[in-house]
Amino acid sequence: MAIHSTAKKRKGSAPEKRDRILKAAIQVFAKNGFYATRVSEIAKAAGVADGTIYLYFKNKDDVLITIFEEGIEQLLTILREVAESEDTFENRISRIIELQLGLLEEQRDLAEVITVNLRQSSRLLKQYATPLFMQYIDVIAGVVRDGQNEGAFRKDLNPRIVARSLFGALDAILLTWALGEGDPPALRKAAAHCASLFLEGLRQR
Amino acid sequence: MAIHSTAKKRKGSAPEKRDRILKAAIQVFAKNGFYATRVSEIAKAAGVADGTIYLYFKNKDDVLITIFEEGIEQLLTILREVAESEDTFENRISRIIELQLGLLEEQRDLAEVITVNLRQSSRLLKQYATPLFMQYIDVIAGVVRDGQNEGAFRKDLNPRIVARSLFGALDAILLTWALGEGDPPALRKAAAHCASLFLEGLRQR
Amino acid sequence: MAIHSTAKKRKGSAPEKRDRILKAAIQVFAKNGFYATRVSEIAKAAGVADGTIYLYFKNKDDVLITIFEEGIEQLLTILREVAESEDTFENRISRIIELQLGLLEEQRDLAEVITVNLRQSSRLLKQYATPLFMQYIDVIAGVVRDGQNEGAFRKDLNPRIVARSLFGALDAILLTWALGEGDPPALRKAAAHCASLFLEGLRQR
Amino acid sequence: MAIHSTAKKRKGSAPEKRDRILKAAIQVFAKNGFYATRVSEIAKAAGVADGTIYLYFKNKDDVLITIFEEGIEQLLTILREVAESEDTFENRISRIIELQLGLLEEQRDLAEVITVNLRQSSRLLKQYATPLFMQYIDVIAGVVRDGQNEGAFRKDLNPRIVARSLFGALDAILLTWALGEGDPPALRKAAAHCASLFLEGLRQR
DNA sequence: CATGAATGAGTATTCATTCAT
DNA sequence: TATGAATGAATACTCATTCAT
Repeated sequence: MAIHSTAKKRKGSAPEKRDRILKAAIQVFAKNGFYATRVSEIAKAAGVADGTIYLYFKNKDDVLITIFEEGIEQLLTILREVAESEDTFENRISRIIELQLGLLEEQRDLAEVITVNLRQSSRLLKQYATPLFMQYIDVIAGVVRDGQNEGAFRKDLNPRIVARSLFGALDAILLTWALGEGDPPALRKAAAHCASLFLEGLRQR
Repeated sequence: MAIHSTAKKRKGSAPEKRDRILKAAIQVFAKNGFYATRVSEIAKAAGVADGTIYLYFKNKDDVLITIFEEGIEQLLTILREVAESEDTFENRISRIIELQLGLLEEQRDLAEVITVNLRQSSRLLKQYATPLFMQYIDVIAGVVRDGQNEGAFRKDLNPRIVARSLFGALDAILLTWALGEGDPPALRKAAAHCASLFLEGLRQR
Repeated sequence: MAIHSTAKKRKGSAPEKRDRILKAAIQVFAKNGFYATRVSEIAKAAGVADGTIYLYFKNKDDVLITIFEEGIEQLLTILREVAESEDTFENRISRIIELQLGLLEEQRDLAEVITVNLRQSSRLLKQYATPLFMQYIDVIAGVVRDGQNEGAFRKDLNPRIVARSLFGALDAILLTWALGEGDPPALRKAAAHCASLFLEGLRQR
Repeated sequence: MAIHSTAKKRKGSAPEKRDRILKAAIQVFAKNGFYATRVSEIAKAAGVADGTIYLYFKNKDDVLITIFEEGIEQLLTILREVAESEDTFENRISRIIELQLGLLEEQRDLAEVITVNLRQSSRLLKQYATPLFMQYIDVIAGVVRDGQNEGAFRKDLNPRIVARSLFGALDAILLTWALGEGDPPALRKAAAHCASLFLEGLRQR
């Protein structure tokens, strides 16, 4: 029925294959870790031949780097929207927390890959991950700083230290959650407690 | 007293060699990560032959596991002393923060190995390390719980979520510090801000 | 005659494409050697798709074999003309030398492919190429033999050994020339010295 | 009975293993060519594990390079002795011919590897082989030059062109011999004819 | 206890070849 | 005919582990 169905199929197949590989890689990396994952496992999970992966990625490292970049990019985009919204600063922080945990709740494997592999020691990976990580911290720090300037938050705390602390706290919560049974309600509750803890800690009195 | 000092030396040499291997392993694991570290590198750094490592450890995994066990044990011992001291709860938390950052400042490599490698290691290793990690969290959570029971901290926060958050925050601060220039005063300032943030967030009003 | 020039073009395009592939292959084989040459490189140099090569040749080996066959055939044709000319035997030898070096000077890459790849190729290929090589030697040997029979050359030398020696000498001269700066006058001078050496060595006294 | 037999065995085993690998490599390279030879084949032929090869050589290329270097070194040493002997110049040339062919007659595979692979296109190999090849040519050219200066050889031929021609002639003879059935008497006869051809060609009249 | 030479299982990556379009 | 995306077999090399000394 569709007139250009074949053309569509053709044009769509390449990116579609790239995506299948990335999705498969996220799953397998999350399950076995980067080093323990064989390229052939990714290929099998993606339903492509081993060699096909090398049509879309330079090598195994490149697959991981791409997951980082596109995953954090995705997080950053939403994060920026929240950070620049018209909401109160308290609500923005709460939404950042929920967002980060919530988004990842839907993408548990991506969370695992990003948090687990963020600290891989391969210098190459650190090179790629660190700047993106810093951008992430900076957006949160921006909300804190704005809140301080607007009188919502106490002014005696360094915004970037607060941001790092918040990020670390969420990271640890996610990690524990990922390592454990990981039921969504537990995560939601943890998010609420964490938000309350930080907001009380930040409040201007 | 012992006339034959050589005999004494001999008796002492075995554990001493084991220690040298562990110390060397901590260094190279911290620098290059577990997977990128060659057993021969550990041997070289320890000044022993490759094979010697297998006289003291079952295999490469076992070296990492031992570092975890003994490293966290060491941290736990000091942590418990603080946790069970007679100080105010606020001070105990502050001291825990300073302690953790302070101790790790002296043992940066151990910190790096424990936090970095816990995440990048294989499933098997992770399962092994997680309980030890949980013990650590539990000690901190104990202080929070006691503080709640004694009326020093607000009661509406789950102590383990607080503990995880605190641990994660400190971890992130350390990581950034380690990735950056890492001067001790900056770390000390970060510790103070972090302590203030959490204590205000925890305070019973 | 043909009204539809496009049809003509079409008919002519296939051989033309085959030639482009062969020419491209000669270039890249000469530059990088048979094994280090990728089929895709040949395709790119020829301006065709990878798969197109397989419409004209059975496989990569077949491309090399074809180059041998047609290249040596080409050399043989000219060589036979000289060998069977009415000139004196000395002049025929001289012309063979000039011809070989001269022809190759214009077709350096073909020379490189024939001499270099004959040696580095697999047993199978070698077996295939050797008889063609032998035909070449035989034509030269024929001139020597005829010269001996006619009393121009000494009779105590095996014509095929002389032919092989001459071929080898020219080959070595070309190789050195190709490895060095490779200016034509130097090659011409070398040809003259080589001719004089062999003709004096062959002369009937 | 030998007092130091074990020590001897220990010390002797490493070079002995290296030699076994080189000998095996010469055989397999000669039979299948460099590119078609698998490292595992060399290992199997040498009676060692695959990995052992990498204890003595950097990689597969390095094995070939070593064969070149040590093989030509061996030839050069003997060649220089002949070149600097007190014999007549004619005899020195004859002995050079016999020597080169004769030595290789005993080391057919080495001959095959050196002549077959001398022209491998790998730039790396060319780098290594060319200078050694030039040294070889230079020693022969030296004999020719001395012969010219002493009045034994005609002075109108460039010694290096003569040397290259002689080397090429011998190379071609060896190649044909190696490709064919290769019986020693045939080679000996070829050597005699070749010597006669070149000496007549060189003679001062 | 200590050594380090030897082992050989294990894997990322390449590239000739195919075939759906 | 022509294409070039996809395939997957094939292989050099690494490195944890062993064991004869």
